[in-house]
Amino acid sequence: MIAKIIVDVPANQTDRLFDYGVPEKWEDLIEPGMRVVVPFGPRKVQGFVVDLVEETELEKVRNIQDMMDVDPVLTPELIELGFWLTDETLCFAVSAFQAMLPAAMKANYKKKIVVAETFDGKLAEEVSRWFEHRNEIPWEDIKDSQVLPIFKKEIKRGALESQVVVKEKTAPKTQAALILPYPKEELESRMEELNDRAVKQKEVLSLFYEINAPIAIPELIELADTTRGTIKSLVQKGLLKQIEQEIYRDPYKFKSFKPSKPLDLTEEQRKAVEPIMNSLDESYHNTFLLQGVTGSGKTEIYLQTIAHALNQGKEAIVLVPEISLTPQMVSRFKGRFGSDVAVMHSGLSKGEKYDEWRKIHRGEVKVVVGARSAVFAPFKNLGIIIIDEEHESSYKQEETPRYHARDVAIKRAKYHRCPVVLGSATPALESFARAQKQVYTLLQLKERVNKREMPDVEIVDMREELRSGNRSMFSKPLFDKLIDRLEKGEQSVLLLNRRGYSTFLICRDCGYVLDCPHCDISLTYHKINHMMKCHYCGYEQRAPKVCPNCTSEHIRFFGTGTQRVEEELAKILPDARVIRMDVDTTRRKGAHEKLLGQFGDGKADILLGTQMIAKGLDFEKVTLVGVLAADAMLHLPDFRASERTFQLLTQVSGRAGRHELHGEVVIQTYTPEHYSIQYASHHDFDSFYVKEMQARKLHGYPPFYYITLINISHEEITKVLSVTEKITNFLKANLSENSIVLGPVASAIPRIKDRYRYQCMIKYKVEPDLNRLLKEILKRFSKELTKDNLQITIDRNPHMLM
DNA sequence: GTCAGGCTTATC
DNA sequence: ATAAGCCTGACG
Repeated sequence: MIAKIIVDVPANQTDRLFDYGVPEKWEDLIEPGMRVVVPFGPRKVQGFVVDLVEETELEKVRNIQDMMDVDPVLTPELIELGFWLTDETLCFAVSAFQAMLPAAMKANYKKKIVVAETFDGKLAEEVSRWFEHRNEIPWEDIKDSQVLPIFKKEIKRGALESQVVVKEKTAPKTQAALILPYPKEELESRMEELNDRAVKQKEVLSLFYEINAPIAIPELIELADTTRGTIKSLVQKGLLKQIEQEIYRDPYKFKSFKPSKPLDLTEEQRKAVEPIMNSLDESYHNTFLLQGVTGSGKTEIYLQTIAHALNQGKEAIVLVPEISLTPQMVSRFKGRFGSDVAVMHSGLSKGEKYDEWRKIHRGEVKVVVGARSAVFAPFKNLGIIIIDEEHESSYKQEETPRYHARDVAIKRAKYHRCPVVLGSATPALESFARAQKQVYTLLQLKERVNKREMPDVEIVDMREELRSGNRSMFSKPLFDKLIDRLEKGEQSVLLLNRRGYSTFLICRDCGYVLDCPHCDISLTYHKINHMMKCHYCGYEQRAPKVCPNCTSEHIRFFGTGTQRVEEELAKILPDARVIRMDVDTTRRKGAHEKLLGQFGDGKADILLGTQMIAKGLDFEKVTLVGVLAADAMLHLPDFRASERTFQLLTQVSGRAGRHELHGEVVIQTYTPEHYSIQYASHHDFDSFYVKEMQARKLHGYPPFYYITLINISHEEITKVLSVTEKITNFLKANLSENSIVLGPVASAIPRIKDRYRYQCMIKYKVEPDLNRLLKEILKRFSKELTKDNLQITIDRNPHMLM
C-alpha cells in the first residue's frame, strides 16, 4: 500500500505529493488525515497522509517510519479544504494543513548525534571526550562550536550518526490518579487482607464501591478526608494503583456560568429566525446576512438556531472577533450550552488551545466559540456556522495562508449543506452588496429588543474648540457631560483609536522626527523605561534628551496615547476613577476580564481604551460614550478607511444607554462634515452604504472590482524595482483589457527591517486565469526567491494595503 | 594535489 | 528547508 504524503517542508520545490510505502503492520491502521514521520532525504520530517493507493509509478519508495496519530487529525473534508485553501491563497499545502490545526501540534525537530550502531572502532580523541558521560549529543551543543568539522568527519566515516526526533510541541497534560487494579467484586475479600487497625485505609478503599472512574489524588484525599500517607500505603500494598491520567487544561474550570433559558423572541426576531431554521430543517446551504442594530438581540438568534442544530444531532461553529475581548459572549454560550462548548481564542495558552481542540476532535463538545481559526474546527456533522460582527478585519489572516474566515465558512457550509449566518450592525460593504444581489439572504432587525431608543449623538468640531482657546483633548461638551455622569454616578466609556495616533518624538525647533534606522517609520514612545520602539521590527533605543539633529532641547512627544489621555483626565477630573484598557494593560492573561469585571462592578467611573472596548460591552450604567478622535483612521492609505470609521463609530455608540437609562454619544473630530461621521451620528447605515458604494465605484474598488496585491521586498532597492516592473509588465501583457494593473509603487511603509518594499495592485472583474498567472510569476522568480532572498507575497483579497 | 566554501540539486 | 554532491579557486 502506498501513502500520498505532504511533507512538512514549506518550500516551492517540495510543495507536492510524495509517495511512501505503508509497512504491512500498519496497513489496517493508517488513514488519510493522519500525521506520520517519514524519511526525507537524509533527515526525518513530519508528513500528512492525504490519500492511500495501491500503486506507485516510482521504482522504489521508502517506508513511513512512524505514526503520530491514532485518529486522523484531518477529516476527508478538511483535507479537501486544505487543498482548496492552497489553491485559493497560493500558499504551500503544508501551511494550509498547519493552519487548520492548533499550533501545539506543529512538529518539533530535535537533532542529535549518536555513535553508529554498526561502528565498533575507535572514535577520534576530541569526539570521544564528548561521549564520556552520555550517549547522545544534542545538535545545538556542537552546532556553533569548533569541533563541528571533526564531528562531520566522523559522521562521514560512519562512526557517528545524526538522528532526528520528531515530536509534538506540546504533550497532553497528565495528573496522577488512582484506580483499583482488580475487579470491583474482589474489593470485599481484598479489604480483609488489611489489618484491623487500618481503619482509615479500609474507609478509603470502601469509597471505591462508588467510584467508577480513575480519581485524582487530591480529589480522593478531599473526599475521604485523609492524608497522602494512607493512600501511599494502599498503593504499596497493591490495593490501589497509581496511573497517569490525561486531563484538560480548562481555562474556565473555576468559573461558573449562570444557566440561561431561551428568551421569547420579538416579532422581528421570529421573522429572522424562521428562514435559518428552514435551511437547517431542509439541510441546504444558504448564507444569511443578519443585519441588526446594536442591542437588537442577534445573539439570542444565534443561540436558538444553534440549539435547533444541536437537536438535530449536528454541531455548530461560532466565530467572534478576538473573543477574549468579550467575556460576556463566552458566558452567554457557556450559560446556554454548558459543557457542550469549547472556547478557542488568542488569550489561551498553546496547551489550552490544544486541549479545547481535542475536545472537539473527540466529539466531546458540540459547539465551538472562537476566533478566526476556529472555522477549521474538526467537526464531522456541521449544522450551522455563525460569524458575529462579520465586518471585523480580524477575520482576515494577514499571514500565509491569507484567508478570510467568511470564505472558508461558506466553503465548509456548502460541503455540509448547512446555513452560514453573518451577523453585524454594520455589514462589510461586500457582504451587503451580495445581499442586495440576492447572493446572500438579508435578514434585518431594526429595533432594539427592549425598544430603547438609539443614543443621541453630538458631533464636536475640534477646530472650533481650538479657535475658542481649548487646547486640551477634551472638548467643552464632552467635559461637561463627563462631569454630569460623575455627579449622577453613571458610567462613561472613552474611545481613543490609537492607529495613526501613536506618540512619536518631534523636535520643535527643526522638525526632526526620530525614525527607525531599519524601517521607514517613526519610532513610538513608550513611557515604561523611557524607550523609543519600532512597532515593525522591534528596534528600540533610549529616548534622547536633546534633538539628535540640532541638539535643541525642545524635543517633545507628539500624539495622544491612552497613557497621556489618562494623565490629562487625572488633571481635569481628579475625582474620577479611571480604568485604562490598551495593549499595555491587557497583556497579562485574564487582564481583560478582570478590568471589565471591575468596571461592571462599578469600581470605576470611566473606561478609557482603544478599539478593544468598542465591541460587545454591555453595561447597564454606561450612559455616555466619547470618541476622542474620530478621524484618526480616516486618513490612512486604505480604501476601507471610511467604512472602518463608520463601523467603529456605530459600534462604540451602541455601548451607550442599552438599558433603562438613555444614552448619549460625543464624537470629537476635525472633519465633522465627513459622511462616515455624519451618517454614523444618525445611525444611518443605508445612506452610508449608498454613498460609500459610489466612492468605491468611482475609484474601482471592491465590491465593484476584485483586487489582488503583490508585495515584493529585497535588501536592494534596484532589485525590488526591476522585479516589480517585470511582474507588472507580465501582468499587463497577459490580463484582459478591462483589468487594471497598478505599479510598481512603493508600499505605504517603503522599508521594513532593512528591506525595500514595492507593490503591484491588480483590479479586475473577471479574470479566470489570474491564479495560473500568479503561480507562473512565483515559478519564474522561484530561483531568486530561494537563492537571492527575494520575497514575493500575494494577497488575493487584501484588507491591509501596507 | 588538497580542501574549504559557494552553488546546484534532490528530497518519494 | 536542508543536506549532500559538485565545482572552483587559493594555497602549498
